Amino acid sequence: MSEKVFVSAQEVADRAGVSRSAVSRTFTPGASVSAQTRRRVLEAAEALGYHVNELARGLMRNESGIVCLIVSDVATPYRSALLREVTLLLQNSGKVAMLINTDRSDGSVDHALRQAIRYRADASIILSGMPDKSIVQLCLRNGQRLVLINRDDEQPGPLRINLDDDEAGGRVATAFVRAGCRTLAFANSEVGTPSLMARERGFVAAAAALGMEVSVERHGWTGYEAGKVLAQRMLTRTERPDAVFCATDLLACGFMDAARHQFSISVPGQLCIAGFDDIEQAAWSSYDLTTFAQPISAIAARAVEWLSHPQPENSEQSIRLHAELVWRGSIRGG
Amino acid sequence: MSEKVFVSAQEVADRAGVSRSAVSRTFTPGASVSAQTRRRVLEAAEALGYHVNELARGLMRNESGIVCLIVSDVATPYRSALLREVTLLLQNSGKVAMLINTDRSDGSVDHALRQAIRYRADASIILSGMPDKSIVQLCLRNGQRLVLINRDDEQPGPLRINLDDDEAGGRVATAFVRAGCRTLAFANSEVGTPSLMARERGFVAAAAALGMEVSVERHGWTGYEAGKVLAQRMLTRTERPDAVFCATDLLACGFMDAARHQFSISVPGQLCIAGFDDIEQAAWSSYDLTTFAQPISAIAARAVEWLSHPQPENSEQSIRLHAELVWRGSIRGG
DNA sequence: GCTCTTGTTGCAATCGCGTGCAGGCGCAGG
DNA sequence: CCTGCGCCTGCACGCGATTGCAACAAGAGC
Repeated sequence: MSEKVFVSAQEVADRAGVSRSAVSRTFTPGASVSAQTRRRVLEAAEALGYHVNELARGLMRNESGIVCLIVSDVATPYRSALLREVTLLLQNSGKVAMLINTDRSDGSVDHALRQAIRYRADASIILSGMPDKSIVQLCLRNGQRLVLINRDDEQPGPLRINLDDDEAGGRVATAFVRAGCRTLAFANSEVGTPSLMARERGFVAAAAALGMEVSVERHGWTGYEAGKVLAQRMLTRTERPDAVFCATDLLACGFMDAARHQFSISVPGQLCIAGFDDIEQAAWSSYDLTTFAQPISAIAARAVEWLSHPQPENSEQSIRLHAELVWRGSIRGG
Repeated sequence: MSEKVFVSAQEVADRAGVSRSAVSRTFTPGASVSAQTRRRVLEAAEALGYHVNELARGLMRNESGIVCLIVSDVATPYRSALLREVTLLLQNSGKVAMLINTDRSDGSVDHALRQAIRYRADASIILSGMPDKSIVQLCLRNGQRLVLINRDDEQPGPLRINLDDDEAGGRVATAFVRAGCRTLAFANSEVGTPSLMARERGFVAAAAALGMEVSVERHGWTGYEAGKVLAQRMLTRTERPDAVFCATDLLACGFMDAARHQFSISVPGQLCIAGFDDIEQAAWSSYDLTTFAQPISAIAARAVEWLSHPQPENSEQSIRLHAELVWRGSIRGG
């Protein structure tokens, strides 16, 4: 192991025949350096392969440039799409993303936030789980910004970005009715995230307003397999639903596959299905799923924007975005 | 803005009535501290909300604990699954993942590696693109470990993890022949990654050994849409293939959907299809795709293991893993 | 009682960098 | 020629931690 350590600003300074401060200023935007000095420093830096040490810089500036992304279910289509968008925007605004996966063990969101603090992250974006109040306080007290996405929470301080999940239910209910459906159902998972529950409540309420009842079933996680199980439960009942709103596109895909391939039910002929998220697979022609689009780029943009600009002290800390209904073939009569 | 900065070790030391060194040793595993001192330090730290500053620690130790993940197409099923696995393993071994997305602009792998150097990452894992030789040299010279996954490259230094892509072609060719297929085809993308090309070459060679020719078509990126386009091209030919090996599961899904829904061709009745990657969707009953499984956990495990243990100087720098054939319903007669 | 060993602890140097402050230089104005 | 001004530049300190070294205390062995 050669163990040749990294080149330091001092070595660059020596080679360029200037002081170390000159080197520092050359790499600090807005500092005062003459053109000639800058040129000589840059030459020396290039020759030596010098790169600013962001660790040391962060130490001085008290600002690391790191933003923590706290995520579970990274391999899920919706989450990974959001992740892609957020990382790209962060990079564009000169930040760098630190990814913390909270898949194993719950309460690990707190652990993740501690990690963020140890690395003096400028901010954390939470795409999963709910942090403990005390940790949130700790983050805020240390000047760390916090963004909660789709985690409805009341405590002030963090920016909260949510969708109009409840309204979506209303729109899909009228669509079902217009398609002539009479027996409505809602397929949910057991995880009980606020946004999932809001979709359920909104749908049930809207159906009630139209004078219909909704049979609700909850099972498992928000994935494809749970959708299949839910279909097996709901499609073997005496009063079989002819319209199902699934809390998630993945659930909807599983539900639809079970309906078609296990029960030979035609979709949308005998059964209308709607989902939520508008994942890539929803557009695949095997599913052609009518669903609500997560405004992924808007979510990412608002989050990153809020992190970048020092927001006014008393700005609104809660953003509610709109989930557009994407009409496809899984509901009769677009 | 309160701007109450982070608590430092000095403040903890003052409160606990010990020296700063004692605090440092308390948080350094394996250092020599008496039980009493440790207890008092921990109490003070808890009360003040102290967290080690990894930036400063990294500065001293010359070891940041950061591992850079350089990825493109994060939102793709295979990539995101690999990402999940790698982040989990890294966290288990006390490292933290820094995610760099190279989706926009090519040559940005070099940019990403520079970023990794600036943050003094202990290592980088490259899941996309090929870094420039000079950058690789720069990384290695600074003691930064490098892992290239599915990027066949000759230069020594980095650990290279690859699959037996070429062999896979042989196994699927015999499967096609056994299913009675006579007109073989290979659907590839234009991106020309080494592993994609190896799959193509292996298949063509194996078919030749069996006395058959393969019509090859390449188009677009490795996604679903490209698969559809390829199907439109290949299924409108006078001599229509009755077996297609798609370089990627996503391509296969698009190909299958186009075959069934646009050309009303039955799969596997009139057309056998095989893919590669074994993404989650391959198992969905609409596709039920026979494919080769990427040994994701093995890949991640080998990569992280190699990073953690200081490997012997002259260890083998290249690992070749096996892609298991997963039999499903898209080829006749399993 | 003396010495040696073992285990803790504090001092101070160090890591690589940012930045306030003061001094040097060149130039215009009087 | 002197003064004042503005632009660069270097010095020196500080950021928050780790760690070698030496001092020190306690206990064991003679």
